Amino acid sequence: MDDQTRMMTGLTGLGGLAQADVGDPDSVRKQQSLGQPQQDIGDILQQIMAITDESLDEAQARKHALNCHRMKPALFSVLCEIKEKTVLSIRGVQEEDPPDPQIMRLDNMLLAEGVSGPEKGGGSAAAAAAAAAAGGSPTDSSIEHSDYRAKLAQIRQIYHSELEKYEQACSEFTNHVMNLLREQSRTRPISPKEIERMVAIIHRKFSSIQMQLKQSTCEAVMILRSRFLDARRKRRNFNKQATEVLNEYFYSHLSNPYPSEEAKEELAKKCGITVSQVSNWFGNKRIRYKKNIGKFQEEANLYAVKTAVDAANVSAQASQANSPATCCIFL
DNA sequence: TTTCATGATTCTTC
DNA sequence: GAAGAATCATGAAA
Repeated sequence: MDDQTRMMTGLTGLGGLAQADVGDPDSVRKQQSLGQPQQDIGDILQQIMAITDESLDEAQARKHALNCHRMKPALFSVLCEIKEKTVLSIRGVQEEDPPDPQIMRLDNMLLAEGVSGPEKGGGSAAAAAAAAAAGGSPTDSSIEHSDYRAKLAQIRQIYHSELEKYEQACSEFTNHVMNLLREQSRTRPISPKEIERMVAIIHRKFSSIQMQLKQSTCEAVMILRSRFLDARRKRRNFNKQATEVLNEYFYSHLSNPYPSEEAKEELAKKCGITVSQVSNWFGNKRIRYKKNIGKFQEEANLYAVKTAVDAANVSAQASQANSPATCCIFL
């Protein structure tokens, strides 16, 4: 018997009986029907029992002997090659997936909201914009703004801490599996490529967990955002002075109540509101005035009188300033 | 609780 | 993109 044959005998075990034969009752029946003595089965069973009776040291020694056999590398590579051609070639095509669009969407959203990636003004910018649109008093806006930022920061912190945990767990598990496979690769045909595939499988499993984390984080951000943005609908009446300023402008420009951008900015500054609020106010006012001129007539008269009185006061002050007595004071 | 006033939003038109 | 129109949502008065 040459080395290779001995090696094969050692690998298959049971003194030349293939494992398939042992596990296959049909095969046993076939052998019996062919007239082989009952004694053979008894011998086989005895050999199996003898293997289980082997001490650990004996088994280790036998394993070591097999590992050191000069034909082992050649046989090993052949087995790897066969395995590669059969199982792996079939699965290989499926495993090279393109990036999941769902993950990409989640990543983009988390990045835009400032949850993932470097900490930036993303969330706070959104909060600032919404707070400005809310048009409440500056104090209210800043409270809402800081509240939003604090909650977003909390979400961000939880997300990163969970992500770190997942990454650590993934790395530990991957290392563990790789070590196991490397260890096992001494006795069974496991190619480095197969180890890589196993690592990829583990990473995919962990990335699906990560996707769940990203999904729930996105949901949390959406809930926070909707709650915060809903605050915009909490209408607060402008203060009396602001309404007066806007009405004065409206009724004094009744023939053309369309303030320019500069005028809107000026009014916004005077009233302590935003330019878009000024636009909203004029939009609403024009419509409502047009729909019910009669109702607004009294108000229009009131502001007309007020404007006339103001104009008279200004003119009186001007004429007083130009009088000789006043001139004397400034001289 | 109801009603009205009013700021904001959304959709359409130009 | 601005304005008009309709509508929503909420504050405040009755």
